[in-house]
Amino acid sequence: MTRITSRSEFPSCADCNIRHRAVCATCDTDELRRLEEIKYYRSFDAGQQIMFEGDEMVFVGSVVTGAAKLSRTLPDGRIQMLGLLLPSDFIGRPGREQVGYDVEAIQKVTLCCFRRKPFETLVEATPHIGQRLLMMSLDELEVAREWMVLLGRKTAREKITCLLALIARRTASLQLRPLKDSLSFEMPMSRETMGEYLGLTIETVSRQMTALRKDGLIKMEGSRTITIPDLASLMAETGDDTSAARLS
Amino acid sequence: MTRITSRSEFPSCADCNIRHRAVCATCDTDELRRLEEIKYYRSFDAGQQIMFEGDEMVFVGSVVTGAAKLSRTLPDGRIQMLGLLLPSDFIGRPGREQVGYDVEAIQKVTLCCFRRKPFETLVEATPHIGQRLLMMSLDELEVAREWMVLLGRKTAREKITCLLALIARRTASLQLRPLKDSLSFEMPMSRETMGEYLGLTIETVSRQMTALRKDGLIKMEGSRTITIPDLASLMAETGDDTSAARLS
DNA sequence: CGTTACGTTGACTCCCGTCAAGATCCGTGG
DNA sequence: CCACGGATCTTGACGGGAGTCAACGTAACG
Repeated sequence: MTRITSRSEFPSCADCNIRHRAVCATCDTDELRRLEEIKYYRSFDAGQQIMFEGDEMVFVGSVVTGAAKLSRTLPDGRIQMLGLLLPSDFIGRPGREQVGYDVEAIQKVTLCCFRRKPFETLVEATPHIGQRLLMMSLDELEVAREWMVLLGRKTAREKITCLLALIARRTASLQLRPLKDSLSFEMPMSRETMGEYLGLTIETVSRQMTALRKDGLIKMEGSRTITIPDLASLMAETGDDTSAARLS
Repeated sequence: MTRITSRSEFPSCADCNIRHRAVCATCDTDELRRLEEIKYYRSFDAGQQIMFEGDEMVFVGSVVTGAAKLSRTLPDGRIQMLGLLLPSDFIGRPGREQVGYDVEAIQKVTLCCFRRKPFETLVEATPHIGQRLLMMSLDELEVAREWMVLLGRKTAREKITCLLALIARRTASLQLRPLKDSLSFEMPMSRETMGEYLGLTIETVSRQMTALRKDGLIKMEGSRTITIPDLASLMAETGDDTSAARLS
């Protein structure tokens, strides 16, 4: 269940694991103090809805731990995922009354929340936050456009390998491990969620995973634990330019 | 050809047709003066490339008149359009050395340009520009995500009707005409560009246009002049929720 | 006119979606 | 401990929507 947690369970901003990447990254001591005054933490279990499209946007905030997804549902039920939110990512749009899409936890997630109104006031008063928000929005825009290429032009196999490479790289970077040779990771989402992300059906996702396994590009233990023996070979199937330039 | 035009051919910022919508919309007189000092105009003919992916980003700027497109090309030549730039839209990302995608004029276009470095300095010094840029980026992000739904989940027919409805509404709003009954407009792009935008081949675009014509949802004179006898009927084919809420 | 770019149409193919049946995993309770 | 049920995942058979390849129309322009 949702719970509003006392501040003391969590580290102070100075010790926060997302301190150097989140919306507060470029805040000075004073700005951080003012943010700290209005922040509060909330947790959501996997599968719990965090915000509903069309609802009033009561709070905004950062993902501290866990993972969530943004998605939109068409009237006939088709679902398209629009974003994957991992630690340090920001939820909500200051300056907008209503939520633009559904937000749902796909793993147990902890958020560092700010009520929207006080946060908006703070953004206007402290340029550092606005500037950081601008940079993060521009990053999100680049991610969204990269994803548009995938959705509009890539084959099912390319889509799957892109997603696997994305998760693999992100996991490796979180663990500060080298991007080479065999790397293993836990897929943070179900086959269905993968399909929602990639614009595919669950059956196609499953078939492509099987095909990649048979081709030796991935190994699986259970359905979530993936091993990539050779990342370069996998990335050769993404349809992207894999020359060193575009590694994030 | 590209030409760098003397300032005098163009209106001063105070008289500019995009004054109230572009990145300068919320600038005060002093800020506007500083922008005016570093601005210059450039024009590009239809089909001319404005920026190339990977090139150094020499300038940023606003579309004053005409239309341009953002796109990315995969190594094997597949093209996905990522954005349609119309008057008041901003080109370029401050804080980034290189251009992230190709920018090409699809009609004769006039830009109000700023060299990137001085503009970045100005953004840091004048909060109004940064704030405006943030709002515009968030708008772009919403458009991109809306487009992700289209690319990932919609059928060819839905894609086409979405695009037609988009252009129709935008044209009507520019002309300040009511959004009802029969409305006519000029398609600002070729069938090929439509396909690049929608993640379709040119043949599929053409076939769907023919189908819509045979179904009486659109009329055509030549291939670019479109008449929509009843916008509501067309929008019923977009797959979207057409309850009054989501009209922009 | 001829040339060239752009658009339309047809025949055919194939990738991915749909429908359906199993398989696997896992928590619960008898 | 095993049976049961539900959720998740896999696999198969089949069909359709959109891509591919190719030919033909049409418009613009010298």
